[in-house]
Amino acid sequence: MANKKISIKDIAKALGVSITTISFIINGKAEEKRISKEMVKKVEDYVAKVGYRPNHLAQSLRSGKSKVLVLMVEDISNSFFANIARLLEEKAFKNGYKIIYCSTENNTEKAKELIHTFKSRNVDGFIITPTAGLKNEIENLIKEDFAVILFDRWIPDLDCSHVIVENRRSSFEATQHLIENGAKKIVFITVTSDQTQMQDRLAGYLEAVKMAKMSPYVFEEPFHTSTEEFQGDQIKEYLLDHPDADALFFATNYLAFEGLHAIRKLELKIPKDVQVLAFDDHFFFSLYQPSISAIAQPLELIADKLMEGILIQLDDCGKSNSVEFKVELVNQFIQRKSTEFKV
Amino acid sequence: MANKKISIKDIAKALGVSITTISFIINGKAEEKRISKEMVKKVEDYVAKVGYRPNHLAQSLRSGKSKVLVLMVEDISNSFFANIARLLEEKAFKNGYKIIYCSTENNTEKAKELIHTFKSRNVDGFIITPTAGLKNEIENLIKEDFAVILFDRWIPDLDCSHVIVENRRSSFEATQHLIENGAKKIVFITVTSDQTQMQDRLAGYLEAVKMAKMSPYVFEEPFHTSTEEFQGDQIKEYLLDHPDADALFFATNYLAFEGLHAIRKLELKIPKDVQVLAFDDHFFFSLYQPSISAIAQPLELIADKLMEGILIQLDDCGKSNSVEFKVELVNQFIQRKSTEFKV
DNA sequence: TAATAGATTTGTATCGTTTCGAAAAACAGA
DNA sequence: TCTGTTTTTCGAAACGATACAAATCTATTA
Repeated sequence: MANKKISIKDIAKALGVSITTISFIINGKAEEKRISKEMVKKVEDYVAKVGYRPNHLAQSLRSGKSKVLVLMVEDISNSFFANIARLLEEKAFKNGYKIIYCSTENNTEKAKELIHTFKSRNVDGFIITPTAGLKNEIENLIKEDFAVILFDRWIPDLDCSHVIVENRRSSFEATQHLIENGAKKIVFITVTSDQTQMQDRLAGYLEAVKMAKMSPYVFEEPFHTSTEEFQGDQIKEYLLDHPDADALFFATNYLAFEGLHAIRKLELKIPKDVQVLAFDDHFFFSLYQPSISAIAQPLELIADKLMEGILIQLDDCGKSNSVEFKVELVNQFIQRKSTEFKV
Repeated sequence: MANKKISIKDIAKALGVSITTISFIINGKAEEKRISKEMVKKVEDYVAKVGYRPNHLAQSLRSGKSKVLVLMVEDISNSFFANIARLLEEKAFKNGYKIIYCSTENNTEKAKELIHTFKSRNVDGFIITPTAGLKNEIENLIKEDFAVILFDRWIPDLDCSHVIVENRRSSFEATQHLIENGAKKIVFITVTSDQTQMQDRLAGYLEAVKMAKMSPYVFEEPFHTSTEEFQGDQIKEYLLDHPDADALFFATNYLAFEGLHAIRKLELKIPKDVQVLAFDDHFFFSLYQPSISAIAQPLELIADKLMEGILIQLDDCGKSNSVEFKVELVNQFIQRKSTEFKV
């Protein structure tokens, strides 16, 4: 039953024409190659009739280009990444690219393995949220002329295109906002990580606190991603040890979710007992009661810039090394009830 | 700089050995083909030294198999799908498959286009949340011996493997739960859609209401997905028209988010004024105050079964038609504060 | 020593395209 | 009719791998 897929060769045979001619016509080179009108019509009609579709695999093998990009994120089920993924996919599609995605789970070994796998599938480019351990692999990718662009974080000492946001600045300003609202003891809650975005967010906080001559309080959870259970027990313990903390600044939204659990268990009132603020907005924050202030990253813009940056490399094939595409985007601070001014 | 990728041919030349021999060794057929120990060692050493990796594209072209599966979901940024995606990707990876994903946005035309695109890339299988309009395309896929499995919903009159959940039953039981709690006027809130899962959820509700000799109240919003703004104004209007509604049953979680917005604007108390219940659990529901009861789909199991079902087809290549893999999984009802018994 | 069996290794077609260089056909002008 | 252009079409070699059939080599035996 399965009507075998027809190839260009079948068409050639059926029409008694050479393969080359068919190929030219299909690829719109009829003009250029001066193929006669009748021939073009004959072939086009037949192609339409049998519904021929070229085999992309073979094309890729021949051309060395696959029109496939890989999106390697930390965790595709995290809403930030899932949203970026959706936006990217849409934009990629418009430019004739497909996207393969995968989650690294911040596991350098897994990420390396993935990179190798995709290299051998001749993907054209990589969009990556890297871990520090990936430096060599990424350097190699660049050397081998793959298009590469990093986002969310980047790798120090590695000259590579990237799209990030103003983590430090936003964090600094948000902290100041808490201070202006009268916070005396602000705790910055983060996870153990050498990722640049986390470092920068911390740095912004520290800077603001120092400038206000306050003491910094940083609580660092062991590294984990958003997929695990949100019980917030560690944060709860920390808060019990620091009952005078009057503001919590979460380095990322999933930490905030844990924190809200903790706050609820301790029956603290927001913002009366503690102000709450988080990096990475989430629809959840506008619905929670009270609503939670957050620093929103410009998702659409991030996706736009990523696509722009990688297309530059893909288009001028080969000379990618010469291109510097390093973008740092502005975030938006969204004030909600959780950081309302205390009288 | 870009050290050209080396091919099997380069190795053969460098070692003065035939291509075939190299291929045998690389593919672990050395034993079977009685290649001498020394030869094997020589080749393996060289392969390791130069870090040769076979070109999957070429392999696929030759074998007709690409070890790539496509996951076509309604919207990858929806947490339900994003979670399934992550789980699937992981399982696929373990079985040597990669996953390409894409969002159909419930747009039949876009979906058709995607299917064609992927066909010509020789993907091995499709995992799809279909729209009704996709019937022909899917029939063709099956005829052409692609592995195909549907999930979340299925297509009536189409004999195709699928993994779904007991929508009707869970909906029925959840409605009964509301009734037992004393609800007198339960509104079922859904979106316009001919998708089977939505129909079944509605059917379960209607059945329970009828059995209790109550009147059904169904509010149907125009179709939309979770990515849009959650303002819930339409639901708010409906509730204003039906001030005596004392329980809301949302057909899916993003509708519940809209509903919660509406409820907040109307300053209704949950569960005192209205009980709230939703299909599709979300971490949000356990954190919201009060926490929201929900019907949780078994994500991990769904992903497991999908993988199992598609592997069956992939493994016995060709005879896929003969296999019947239709699974209906049990959901878990999670009772929380939003449907606590009223005295 | 030649024949034979078994152990190793190799040549070549193939998957479906693209593309280069060349061939064939058509048309002029002489 | 012949030569020279211009049009049009084609053959064959890649791309990188696999798999069939066949060739080569090494012992062993008659």
